[in-house]
Amino acid sequence: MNEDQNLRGKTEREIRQKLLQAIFELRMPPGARLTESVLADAFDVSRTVIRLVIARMTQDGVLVKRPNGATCVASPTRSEISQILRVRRMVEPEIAGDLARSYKKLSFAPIVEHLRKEELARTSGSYGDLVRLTGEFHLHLAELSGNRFLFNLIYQLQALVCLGVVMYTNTEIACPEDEHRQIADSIMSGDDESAAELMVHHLDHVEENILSSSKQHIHFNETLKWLSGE
Amino acid sequence: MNEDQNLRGKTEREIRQKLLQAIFELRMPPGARLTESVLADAFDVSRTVIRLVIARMTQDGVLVKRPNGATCVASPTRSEISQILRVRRMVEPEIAGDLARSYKKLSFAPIVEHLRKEELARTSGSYGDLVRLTGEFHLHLAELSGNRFLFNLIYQLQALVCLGVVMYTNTEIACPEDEHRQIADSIMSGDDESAAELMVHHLDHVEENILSSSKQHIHFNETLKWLSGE
DNA sequence: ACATCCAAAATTGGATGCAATTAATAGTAC
DNA sequence: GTACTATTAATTGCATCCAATTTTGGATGT
Repeated sequence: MNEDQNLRGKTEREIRQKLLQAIFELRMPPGARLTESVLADAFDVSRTVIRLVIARMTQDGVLVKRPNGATCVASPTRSEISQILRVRRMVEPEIAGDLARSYKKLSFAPIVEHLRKEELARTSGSYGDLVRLTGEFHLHLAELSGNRFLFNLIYQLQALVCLGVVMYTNTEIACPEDEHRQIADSIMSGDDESAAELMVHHLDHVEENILSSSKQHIHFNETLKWLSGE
Repeated sequence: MNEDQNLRGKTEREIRQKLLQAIFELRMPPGARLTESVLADAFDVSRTVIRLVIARMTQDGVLVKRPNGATCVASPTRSEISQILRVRRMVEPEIAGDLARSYKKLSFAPIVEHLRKEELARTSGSYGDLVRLTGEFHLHLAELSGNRFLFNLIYQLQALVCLGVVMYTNTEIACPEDEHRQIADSIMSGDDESAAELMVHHLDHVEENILSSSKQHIHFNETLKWLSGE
């Protein structure tokens, strides 16, 4: 596979985007070690900008820094995913309820457009896109709330949940049916209680899928040494 | 006072800590422009590490990057502080309630120790310390929850609220009386409903203080000059 | 006196080079 | 054949250097 055409991007933001996409598509799976040099080569920039990318994505939690300085793709445990979803259950049902309460003032065009794309990815079976899109649904809602701190929060947490999904769930089971559409319908019809409740159940389902699944994520040789030695 | 002794620190984490403290003490007030060079000089490191510090604190929201690339200390509007406190009201009452429900399994020694320090700073009138400490109280609670994502969330939001406090409130009014102690008492006695309710009221009071105050923040764009002369 | 435009200084963004730390490998002894 | 060690390769972290952009200051003309 030729990564040159696909990966090269100049600005720091583009590089982060592409790298995240590569991670969701499992071209750089959880636990994989990333060296600054190979990233600098892959994106055709100097190590300096790669260091900034790594610093940012480390703070986002998508990458982790080992005690010796090596950076790896994060491989969150099931327990950590639970912690994340616990936070999301604190805020997202309330977001959904609030949106439903002010549904008259909001423009839902981006949402319905998104649901269309999601459905398309689901039927066409492009898994990497589907994982990314199902995460982006929640981002759209956070954005609609008009609270940029909520958006940032959901952005960070959602990325790690996506990682958990690709690690622990078996392909299509990941994103249950059309729960997103039901939530959107409740919001757009102004039914705040239903919207909040559906959101709780949705997040519960995501957690169930991850916790109940027996799928074991495979770590690479290099990272295995780390885990056993430390 | 000689800032050399005070500011110089080698590791990136130390530098961030010192810079944050300097901001809370208004030596680098909201709106002040920070150039990489003067920071590099002040901390006696190269611009490279300063750039990492800036990148991280920018992501935390404590610093902001203007369209032209200049970095300034964030000067959040009252509206933004409201947004932040809205997020905190979504999670912190629930945290307090959860802690109260499992109060038997928790060790509250750090909390009581913290309350002591807070009281000390309040009576001794060291304002910079007080602002920092009142923020750290909430961090202690988040830490007790054992959920590192909650901790990160509160960490980011709390820093910006501290900025809002120093910008918009008149000194001592900032951190109402002994609300922290009341919250801690409820938690340590296992009264979850009271703990959650007190937390809501506490956050409401903080917001009221900021919104009702008529204090106008003055943007310093050339403060660094007389700061060096001090 | 005021506005405009051009030159010079400053500042950010990026690349390269160097030292220190860490991982890998080969070689040797048992 | 295995374990241990020493040498070598590789990677991170930091500092300096170069280019590109922005800001400042002043000169000029109206």
